Amino acid sequence: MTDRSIMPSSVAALPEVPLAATRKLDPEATRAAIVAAATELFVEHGPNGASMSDIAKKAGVTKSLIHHHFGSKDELWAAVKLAGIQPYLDWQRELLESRGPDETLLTDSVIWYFKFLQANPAVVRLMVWMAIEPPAVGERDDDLITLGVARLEQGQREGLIRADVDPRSVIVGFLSLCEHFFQYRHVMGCGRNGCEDQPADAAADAYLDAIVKVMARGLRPEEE
Amino acid sequence: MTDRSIMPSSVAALPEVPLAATRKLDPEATRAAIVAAATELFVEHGPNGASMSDIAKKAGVTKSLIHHHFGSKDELWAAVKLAGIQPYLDWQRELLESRGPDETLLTDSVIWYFKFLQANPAVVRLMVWMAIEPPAVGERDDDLITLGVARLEQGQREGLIRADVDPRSVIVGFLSLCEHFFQYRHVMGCGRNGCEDQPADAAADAYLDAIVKVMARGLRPEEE
DNA sequence: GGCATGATTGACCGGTCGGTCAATCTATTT
DNA sequence: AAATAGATTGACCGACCGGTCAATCATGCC
Repeated sequence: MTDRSIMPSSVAALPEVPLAATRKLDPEATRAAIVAAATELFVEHGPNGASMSDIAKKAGVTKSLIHHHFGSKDELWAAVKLAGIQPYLDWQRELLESRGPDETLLTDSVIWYFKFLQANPAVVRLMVWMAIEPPAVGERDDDLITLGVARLEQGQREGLIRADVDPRSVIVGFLSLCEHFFQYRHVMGCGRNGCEDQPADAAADAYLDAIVKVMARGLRPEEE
Repeated sequence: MTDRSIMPSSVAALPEVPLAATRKLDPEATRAAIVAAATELFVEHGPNGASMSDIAKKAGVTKSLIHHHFGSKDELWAAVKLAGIQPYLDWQRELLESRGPDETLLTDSVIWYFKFLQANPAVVRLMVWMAIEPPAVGERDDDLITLGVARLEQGQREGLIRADVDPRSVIVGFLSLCEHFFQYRHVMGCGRNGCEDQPADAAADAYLDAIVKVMARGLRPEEE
């Protein structure tokens, strides 16, 4: 830190390492490092609990530099939200592009979404912070919702899905079942059997199995 | 403020209103007022976002008085959690006491819990803060969970509920469906139909109807 | 009427918050 | 080589944070 100002410039110029390629100031990398550090601390403590000083320290830069690149804490928080949700958008796009509308789409979506949240706990916490922190102005205009509703209605028209339930409610319920599990998995006890006997993922497997089974049979049209 | 120290005691003694009954210092009422103000601000901004000064101002007392009664901010937050969850515990106790184990218990529980959360939005936000704010240490050893699991197992033994699903997962899913809806109702868009056409409760009604229908049929034993 | 006890107040404290600013360093352009 | 623009730094600021303290007030007890 103080080395550069104290040491004469000759010393600072000494290292003649090949400063090509990666050896530069590279503001892009700096921005990325800041966003990475901010993401970690925002996800952990929320936008109110994380401090600019801690973020700067974790990113290895000065607080002023963060303001130089992002302006204010709110704008940094906005950038973190944008970058943090990216994995979710990527996953959603991949799902919607790779799958045609067939009858196993709903079940597969549940399984995929569940496993995606399981693999991305940071996304889960980010969604919670985004939902509760401000008055939560912005809506979540989710392609997954609108498109899921459309395909569910199509299934109802074809007689594959029972017609006496609101499609949008089914989609919201499906998302709730997946998201809520990981948001509250540490606070929901493990029941009478204690917590130690099952290897932490067994409960998740059993849960996924149960909701898939119940949803599949619960959405089947009445057979008579 | 300074009136009391400047004015002679005779002036202060002037009001001879009947100071019996409610005309006293009443530290109990003060504590209650502090808890009420703190609950409101904690629910709104979370334990990190709410400040002691704001709480004191809203309660109409001094910051020092809060420390006199509760010690620290953490202890006040603990008191708020305790008092804020009370409606939930009351509701739970009422449900468990008033109902015997019959076949409509599960469906009725869903409906009751859903409507309880709908009527107590503060409880919903409190649960979110409690789950995310600290490292979220404490578990939620919920009588509702353990007892629900027990009765679900009983239903499975009697052949009323399909036996190939984990009872605990069903209970957790039922709670998730209710809680998540109100935690994210403002962030989940209203879909292609826009938000204005339905009177804000219609979506909740449709949702409750859908999850009850799907759960009821999805938990029925296989008929052949 | 004194007297102890607790409720209540306002002034104050060290620390941290988000944010600003002038200066220095780096890198590109001319 | 000079100049220009941007990246980066450390020192600094006022505001607010949670918390403390001595003093005053109200109240019940002897």
